[in-house]
Amino acid sequence: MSLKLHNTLTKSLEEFTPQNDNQVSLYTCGPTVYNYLHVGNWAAYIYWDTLVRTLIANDYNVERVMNITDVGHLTGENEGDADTGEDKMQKGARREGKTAWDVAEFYGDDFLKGMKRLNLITPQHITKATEYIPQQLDLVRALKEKGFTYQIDDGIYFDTSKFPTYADFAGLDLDALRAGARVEMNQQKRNVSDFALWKFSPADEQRDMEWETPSNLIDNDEVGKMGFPGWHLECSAMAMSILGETLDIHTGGIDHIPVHHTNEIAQSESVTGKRFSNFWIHNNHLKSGGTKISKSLGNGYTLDDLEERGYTPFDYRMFILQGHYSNEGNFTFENLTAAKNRLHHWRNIAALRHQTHDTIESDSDKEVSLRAASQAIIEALNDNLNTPEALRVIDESFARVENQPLTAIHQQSLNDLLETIDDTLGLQLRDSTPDITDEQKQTILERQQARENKDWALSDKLRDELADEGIAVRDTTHGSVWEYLS
RNA sequence: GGCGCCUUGGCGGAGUGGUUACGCACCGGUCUGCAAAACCGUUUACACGGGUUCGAAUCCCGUAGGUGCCUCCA
Repeated sequence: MSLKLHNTLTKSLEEFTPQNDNQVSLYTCGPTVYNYLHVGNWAAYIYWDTLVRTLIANDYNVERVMNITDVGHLTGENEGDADTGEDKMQKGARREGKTAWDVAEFYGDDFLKGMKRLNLITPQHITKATEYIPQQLDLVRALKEKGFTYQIDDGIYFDTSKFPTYADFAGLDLDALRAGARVEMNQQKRNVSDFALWKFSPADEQRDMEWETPSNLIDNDEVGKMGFPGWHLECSAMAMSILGETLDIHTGGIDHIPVHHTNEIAQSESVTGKRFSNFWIHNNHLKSGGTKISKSLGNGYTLDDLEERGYTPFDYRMFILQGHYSNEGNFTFENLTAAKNRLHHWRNIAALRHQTHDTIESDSDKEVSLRAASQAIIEALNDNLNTPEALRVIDESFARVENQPLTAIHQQSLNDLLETIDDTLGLQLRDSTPDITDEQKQTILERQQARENKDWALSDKLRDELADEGIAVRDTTHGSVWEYLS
């Protein structure tokens, strides 16, 4: 069995092999915590959670770092705002009348809570950019000593012309970029693609977040000059200081290919002389209502928005799993409802593990099908995280269960299959489907008795009682089966 | 202006040359004391125009539509 992943570095499907045996180092670009995350943001974390779970299913030990960007990510002109070039954190602070530190803490906590709500595995290292300032300054210093930097009025920049393969990762055409520039770039920059490693605080503005620039980084030895890190620098510094100079896998959004990740590669490899990451995996963007998610359209729903409309985070997780990470998805409530219904159906299959009926003969065909499904799920995921195929496998095997009471041996196979599903897809099918109470079981027996006596009034009354407790009962040729009401 | 991606049935969504994946929805049927569920079945497909091939949703060219990133900063 082998895991294949699409590597942006080579633009091809490659067999994944880590540097060391069964140890995998993984870096995920985390959120900038200046607002709530919306469905599009969350999609990426669900995709990467699936990656982690797939690696684990392949017996790899995963050491994962995910950053939380709490400083230095500047707004661009596509944000729909007039004021561009401002630190997103400062902007959030102004909006809410708080300090940038408060904003970072509030939304950072909300992000971590959201990860739990979606049942995303917590990375071993969740790093805040503001807690890795010394490491970032070390990186700037190393780059400066090797001659890759230059200083201008507003900061210390990386000279991309000194990294000959700069354009390769994203297939950039730098001449075209230059020619296509409609707005004049900062005249002091040497190349259009040069980017700030360390920005100096503006003279006319008091920033909430700033640090003293070490004098040995400044050309004119200006003591006490305050500044803050560039966004790209943060990721390289945090990734390398924890995971080493070469990562096995680096993940992120497709939007990061031409700039953020290109810059990470340039600055990291300029310092180490080694490849920064062997695998780069990028997720496509989710649309909402057929268009890009944007604040002005109000289509960037949060987890709270979904819950207010009666959808759980797991309904959403199922929705995301129905698509492939490399394709554009389209979020609509109609599609979310389809996922919700599918999940509800699955939960009622899961509930069958609590119910046995000894009069049914063991069906070895069914048995084999359930056992093979676990393997087939992992094979689907190993094929570049093909979650739609994994879901198909599950539907196929669930259909074999025929939604009837199981014999004990099927019960065990079903439980094994559910374990695989929960481990790889994180749907918590077992945790969300507890057994009914002894009283409820007794009620079902009484109802069966009433039916045998053709006491329909009593039978219906007991059925209503159970319905009030969220339990439905249906009658099959093999007896009564209970399930959860939606 | 530069670079890229996409176009499969009502809605999603797999599928890289040769048995209408699958899910959700809809309709019909079976079963049932009733109901629900389940099961069975039907109906809607591969944007358009060419080409390659015995054979294309799948490969090539073109057209149309959609969409993303960049274009100060990042």
